[in-house]
Amino acid sequence: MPFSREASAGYLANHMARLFEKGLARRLVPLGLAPAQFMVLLVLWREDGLTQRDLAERLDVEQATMANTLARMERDGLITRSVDAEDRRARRNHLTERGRALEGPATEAAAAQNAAALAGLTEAERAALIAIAAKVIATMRRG
Amino acid sequence: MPFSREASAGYLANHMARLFEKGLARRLVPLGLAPAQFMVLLVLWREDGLTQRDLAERLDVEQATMANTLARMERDGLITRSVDAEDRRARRNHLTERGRALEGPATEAAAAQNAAALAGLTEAERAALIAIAAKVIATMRRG
DNA sequence: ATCACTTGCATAGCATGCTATTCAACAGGA
DNA sequence: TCCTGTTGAATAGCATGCTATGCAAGTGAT
Repeated sequence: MPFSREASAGYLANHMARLFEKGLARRLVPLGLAPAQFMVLLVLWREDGLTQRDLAERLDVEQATMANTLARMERDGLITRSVDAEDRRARRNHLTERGRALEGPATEAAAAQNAAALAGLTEAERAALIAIAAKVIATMRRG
Repeated sequence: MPFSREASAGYLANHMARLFEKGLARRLVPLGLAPAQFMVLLVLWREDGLTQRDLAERLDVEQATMANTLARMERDGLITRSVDAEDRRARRNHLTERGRALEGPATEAAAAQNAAALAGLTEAERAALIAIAAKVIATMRRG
């Protein structure tokens, strides 16, 4: 049996993710924001002042990846970083005014992208997609 | 209503795709192969001698992305590239012996990764995931 | 106190992906 | 033929992501 891209969950996940990211990137450009930066903001809007390690854990990316993303966010004026008083190895990441102000428009952009992507699905299909994807993610994180 | 990563199809797609790619990369390392190279091989095993433009279209990536991937594949001895006799702008991409020989083991690696990822799902859930993902992809490609 | 281990970050090097630009080769019409 | 517009590739520059290292700052046991 030939291996078929079209029926491979891994290939479809990759393709779907690329299209999502491209669409989100386009919607975030006017805000001066990139997709990975938006993910970090999603966390900081709820819990400001987290460390790099905290952020990497919550978004399940490697520490080195987060280090680079945070450096770009600092460069772009979205966050400031200050050495922790208790543990001088750690740096606390805080939202700037600009970073805080983007919550409304950036969230709308992301919601619009999700809506556009899921436009052809029924409510049941949307729920199924989310539930099944969450299961697959859980399986792979354990394995 | 707060925007929730956990219930965002875009976020889940990204997370799922990263985990798939990481797992596949690990399984392909012993073969000296990277995930994007495997995708190109999947196409060439069926249709050898395609141009860069052909490959980019079939995998839905930009021409520049494909140019870089093909350069790495040539460097790694997976393909050779020759100028097309009819159209001297175009270059035909041909599998090497090594590229051809990897079909079996690489396909097995990818199948194993898919199986591991979907291990927690029922047959119906697997079918649903693939069908719904394909629909979402179709929607985004049009939009 | 000292030494070994752990932990938080930074950096190097690489693969993928994108947009934008450039160049050479082709194709079609004036 | 010549000029224009299109098309196939290459390249530059950047964002994300990964692994592997290295360093400084904690921690704990002796």
